[in-house]
Amino acid sequence: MFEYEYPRAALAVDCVVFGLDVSDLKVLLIQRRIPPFQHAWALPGGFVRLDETVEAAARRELSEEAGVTDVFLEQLYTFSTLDRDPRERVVTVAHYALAKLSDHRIRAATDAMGVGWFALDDLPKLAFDHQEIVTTAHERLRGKVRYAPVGFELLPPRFSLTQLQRLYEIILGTDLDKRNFRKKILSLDLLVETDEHEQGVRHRAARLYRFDRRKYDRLAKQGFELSI
Amino acid sequence: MFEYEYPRAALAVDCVVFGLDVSDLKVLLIQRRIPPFQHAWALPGGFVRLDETVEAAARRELSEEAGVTDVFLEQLYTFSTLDRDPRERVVTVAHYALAKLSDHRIRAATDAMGVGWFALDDLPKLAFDHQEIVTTAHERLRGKVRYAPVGFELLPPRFSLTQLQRLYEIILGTDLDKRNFRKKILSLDLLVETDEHEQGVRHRAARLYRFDRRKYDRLAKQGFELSI
DNA sequence: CCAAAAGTGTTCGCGGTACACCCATGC
DNA sequence: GCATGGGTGTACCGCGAACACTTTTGG
Repeated sequence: MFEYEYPRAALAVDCVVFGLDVSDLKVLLIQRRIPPFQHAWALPGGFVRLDETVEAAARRELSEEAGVTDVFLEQLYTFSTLDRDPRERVVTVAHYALAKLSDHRIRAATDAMGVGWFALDDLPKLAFDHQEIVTTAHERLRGKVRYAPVGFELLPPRFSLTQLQRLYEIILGTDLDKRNFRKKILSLDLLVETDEHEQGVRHRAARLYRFDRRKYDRLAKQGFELSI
Repeated sequence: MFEYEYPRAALAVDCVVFGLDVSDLKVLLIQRRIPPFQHAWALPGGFVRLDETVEAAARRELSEEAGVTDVFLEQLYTFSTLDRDPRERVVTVAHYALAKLSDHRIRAATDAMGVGWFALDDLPKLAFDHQEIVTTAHERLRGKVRYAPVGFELLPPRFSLTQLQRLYEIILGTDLDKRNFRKKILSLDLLVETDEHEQGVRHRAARLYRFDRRKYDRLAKQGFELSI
């Protein structure tokens, strides 16, 4: 047992993991095996240990509960309403993560019982205040994608311009003009043309590009600001 | 004493309160009366109680330690490195606040021993990781001021266009063209001309404006996005 | 009358937007 | 040869950027 002079809230983390599917955004959920909210779907998460930062706790829980590792992950917001956990006072530092659904390691790991990808706008009823956390994460993603190169975290390392455009359309919820999109994206000069093309499509195969992260980092250090 | 099955970190809040002075941004600091870092300057803050949210704790500490109430306040980031407090594991949910230095209540309250306003880029050595928190808050403020109407929280309710321009110049760290600035700001149609003018200046007195928050809220609800 | 800051318009160039057709490929 | 999506150019307009002088006021 551990004793303290004043009462303490328990400190937890939760993760909203986004994945990009053909035509919509998906969120990774875990089915709870124990009360409260037994059998309900919930965000992966758990309690923070004394020897780890909250980010480390978030990564550990993602790995333990869903087998998800090596993803882009950022702190989102700390939720602290008094009754968000029926057992006792729990404050949670929510994070959001972006996973490449094209990555077979991710696919395989999340192929387990009690782990699933759900369409963002058709989620089951979630445990705790997790629906609110998901909504907050979605707003953050929408805001962030326009001025930071986070979208690439959802795509395979090599992607077509149409895939990239669809990503923006899905996240922003608007249609974009193909010619204008390509002109703008290419004028940033941050995509590198590869000599690969799409495979296994039954129409003309699109050229694949990759994001030049080094170049972006260099420009960002010089005060360059992305805007899409 | 309070007992738990697993060890728990202490949960605290800290506040970076910004104020706008004639030619620079100021930060509100408190001189610590007890160890650790006794006599050092630090951000106002303290431990979260079990019956309050972190935002409520931040407002309570601001009020108790500095007499500051009724300010714009938002959550900033949760800092959780293992050794940020030499006593034991403390996780802090940092907030930032914007105070009107023109408000005499604020001036009077912060006129106490051990409370002071310091120029943001000439701070004393701060306790804990508070310098890092201040830096993070400044970055957030710089980002936020360009797409949200938070600057008005630093100005008196009625202000001249020159004051507003100086605010943006100070926060963004750039010079702005007077004619372009006025054209752009007025074209947003969110400022209301009052029939008051500056008082006690020994040159032509500038007209005062006020920010039309209702109109902004209405537009924002319809998807309007501010950008400066 | 002098110092200090308020207030005011125009030109130019770039970037955003609107818009439609031909081409390559697999079946 | 046909269905499917890949890939491409131009014209227009609005907004941001650059730029300097006159007016008002208090002392």
